[in-house]
Amino acid sequence: MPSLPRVHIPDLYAELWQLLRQVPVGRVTTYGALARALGDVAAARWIGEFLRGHSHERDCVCHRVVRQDGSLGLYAGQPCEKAALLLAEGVEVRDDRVDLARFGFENFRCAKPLEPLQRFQAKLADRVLLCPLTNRVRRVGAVDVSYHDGRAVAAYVLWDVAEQKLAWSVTAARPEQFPYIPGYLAFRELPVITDVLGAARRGGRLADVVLVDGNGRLHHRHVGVASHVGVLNDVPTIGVGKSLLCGRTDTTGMAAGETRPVWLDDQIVAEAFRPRETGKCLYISPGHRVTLNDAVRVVRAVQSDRRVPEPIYWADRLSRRAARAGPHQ
DNA sequence: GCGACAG
DNA sequence: ATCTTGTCGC
Repeated sequence: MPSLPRVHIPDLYAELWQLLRQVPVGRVTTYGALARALGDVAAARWIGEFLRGHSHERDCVCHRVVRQDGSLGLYAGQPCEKAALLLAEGVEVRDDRVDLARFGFENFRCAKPLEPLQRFQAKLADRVLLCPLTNRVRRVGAVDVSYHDGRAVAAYVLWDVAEQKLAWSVTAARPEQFPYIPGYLAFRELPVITDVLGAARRGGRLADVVLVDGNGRLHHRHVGVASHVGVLNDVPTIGVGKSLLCGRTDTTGMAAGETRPVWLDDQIVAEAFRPRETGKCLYISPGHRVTLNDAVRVVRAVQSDRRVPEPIYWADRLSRRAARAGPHQ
């Protein structure tokens, strides 16, 4: 058995600042061009939101980033400032637009740090096991992560299926060190989730199967955060998403408790599940060492009158409470 | 207007 | 996920 693939999680914030410094005076680039330079256009929305929310450092050149259609886009400050700064650098702004054919810059020198992460996920996909659960499911675990003041706080809970009650829980915190980018959630949440699972294992509290707030096989490369957690910790996991990341399904006219297949790349990778008569579906997919049928069976076994499965509800509640309580008590 | 992206 | 005022319901 070859060793598990390992990965270095890059500092995308530092990489982004390095890219911004490469945009010359009198030129502009786009959110998408920066994202492609990082290795995936899926990062474009994060870049836009991050630049809107950041505080300008000395010699900040974030005003040199505009939208693909030439409109100026978001700015941390008065929107008119962005146009004024560009005009001062010789970039013509007419009707709040820049001509990208004349002023666009895209010739970045960058190591594309998201590409090694994609290759890591491709290797991980080969390690995912879709097999029936071996143990009878007596204890179902769940993990969730909340964020507050630059900290990521994970909670793990152990749910007793027969008693229908919380049996144990633990939390852990780390600095938030990777942004949310669709398809890359695992790199944001995996380190702190591994912390709580390690604590559970050491305490003999590892569940028969662990629910993860996010997807498993329901992912562009068939390895969502639940698959990462499962393979890298060698534990059965199930992905439970609250909205659809990718794939196609028809959820019209679903009754409470009904499921419908989710198709991706000509395969059924998940089931849409309607917990209640009204409201949104959940999307259940195998993470690791479970079948799709088992995954649905387990979620049904821990479903209550809430929208999300009971263990996930408590993991969410605990992680949020711990995050807002701060690093102290 | 469409597509639209877990947390 | 978090940001936040108001609103609805137990």
